[in-house]
Amino acid sequence: MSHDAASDGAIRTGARMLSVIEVLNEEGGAGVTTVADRLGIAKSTAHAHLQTLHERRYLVKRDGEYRVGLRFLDLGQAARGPWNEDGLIESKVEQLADETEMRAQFLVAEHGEAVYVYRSTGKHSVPTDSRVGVRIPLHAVSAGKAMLAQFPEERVDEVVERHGLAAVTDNTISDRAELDAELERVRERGYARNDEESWEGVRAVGAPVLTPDGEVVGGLSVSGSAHRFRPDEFSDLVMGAANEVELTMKYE
Amino acid sequence: MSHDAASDGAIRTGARMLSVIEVLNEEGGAGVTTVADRLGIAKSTAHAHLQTLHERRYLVKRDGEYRVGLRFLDLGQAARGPWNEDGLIESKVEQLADETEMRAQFLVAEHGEAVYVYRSTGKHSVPTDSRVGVRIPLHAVSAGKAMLAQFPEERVDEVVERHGLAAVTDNTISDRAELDAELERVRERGYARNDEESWEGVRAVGAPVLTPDGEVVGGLSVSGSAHRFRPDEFSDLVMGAANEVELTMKYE
DNA sequence: ATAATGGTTCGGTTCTGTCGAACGGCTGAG
DNA sequence: CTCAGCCGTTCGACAGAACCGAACCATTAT
Repeated sequence: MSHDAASDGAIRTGARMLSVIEVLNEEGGAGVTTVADRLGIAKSTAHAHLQTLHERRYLVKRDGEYRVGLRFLDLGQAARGPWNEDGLIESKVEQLADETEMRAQFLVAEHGEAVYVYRSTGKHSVPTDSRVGVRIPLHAVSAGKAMLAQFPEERVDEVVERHGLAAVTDNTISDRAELDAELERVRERGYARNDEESWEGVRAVGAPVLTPDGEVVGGLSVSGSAHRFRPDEFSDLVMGAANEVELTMKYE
Repeated sequence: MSHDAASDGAIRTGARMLSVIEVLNEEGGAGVTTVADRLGIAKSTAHAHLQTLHERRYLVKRDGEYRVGLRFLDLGQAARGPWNEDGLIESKVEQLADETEMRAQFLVAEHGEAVYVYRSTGKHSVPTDSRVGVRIPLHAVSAGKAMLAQFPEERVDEVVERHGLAAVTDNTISDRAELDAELERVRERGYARNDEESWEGVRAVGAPVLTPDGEVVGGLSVSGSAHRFRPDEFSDLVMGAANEVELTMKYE
């Protein structure tokens, strides 16, 4: 039972096909019956969708299951292309991770949510959930708050209206007034903090990356274990990195 | 002019939606009219498709153009998940690039083609076309030939039948008998060479990664400028790396 | 050997995707 | 300032496609 939600001039069949892809992604591979059940459609329908996607090379058949194929890898790389001018940001993230020996990441705001676009775990590669491509509420992470703080108020309204202020952990800011106060602090400081607001035991500092005319490009952040993470220690580094990116970036 | 090719029990509308995505990907962003023209469909139809994709958050609207969105990044990462067990292969590719000071990559065979799944350019990051996610004929690259050499003959037949043996450069093997002879050499040597068969001025050596029961997982390769690239110098390193991956890999 | 599970095929019915034309907003030219 | 042209958007009618269900295979488990 996924959201099939009809809308204005929408292509229902196309939307259904997207749902099929989403099911495969969530399940990490599935057969015809599973897809049909999860979407509440006939087996024959699910079969037709899967077959079409397979013929178009978007899926792979393995062990009798359909899985999301590598064609999406190409699309995914293309999607982050705009931020990969000569690998500028990618290398800056790696540099940050090396310098701090913490995890560093670059996030972008899309459809009112934050998306991990680049990530690097210095030498001490610690496993983490924040995989590239994952979406997370803007108000719950440092880079996200850094971006929100630079949005015009109306756009913040939009975001809150559309996604609310869900509490990811006990520390997540989930009140609008509190958020506004926090964003004001962020603007004053020039960087945002994340004090176990997205994961228990994880702290972070983040700074926005802006175009010359103040448009938000994304946000850089550095994160690490709460007990040995000193925000003041890294805030200058993060802001500096963000600044360098801003200066090096080419705008058409 | 994209392929709209009808097939058996195919979902035509869904296939069309995929074409829309492909146009956006190729154009790097486009408007309603452009998409409609390129697919030979009515503007209103293109509009409906784009709107649906946008509502589902698969597209982004910027500068009055639709672009492929970061949701595909998530799907792309999921697609290469199976080969990222604890970042095993990713780190091995990086290690190879560091040791050789050349480019190293890991490719996978999908739908009869080779796909770049991981890539690393040592310190001397040289710009290159072989971006992650890109597809290239199996017979034209070293890792691809290494994989082909391990396929059962029938599967090689399938690949050739489906994609032919297009000549990417003057050196590309484009004759079936020649390919068979080459694959035999590859099996004897244990690794494959690429002597400017995919790009002028680029040589490479590649080795296959196999499961304990001989199934092909993918292929590792190291490549560099033709004039200073000595195949013998790197063949052992590549084969060694492939071997280590095979031994470390977990199979369910 | 048989039942059960999952995949595939097929035709009729309903619904929806498609087109074309017309409208509205924006930009640039005259 | 006006008008022409371009692009995106809306709307209704028709043709055609997607959907379902039932029946048919293939494979595995009992």
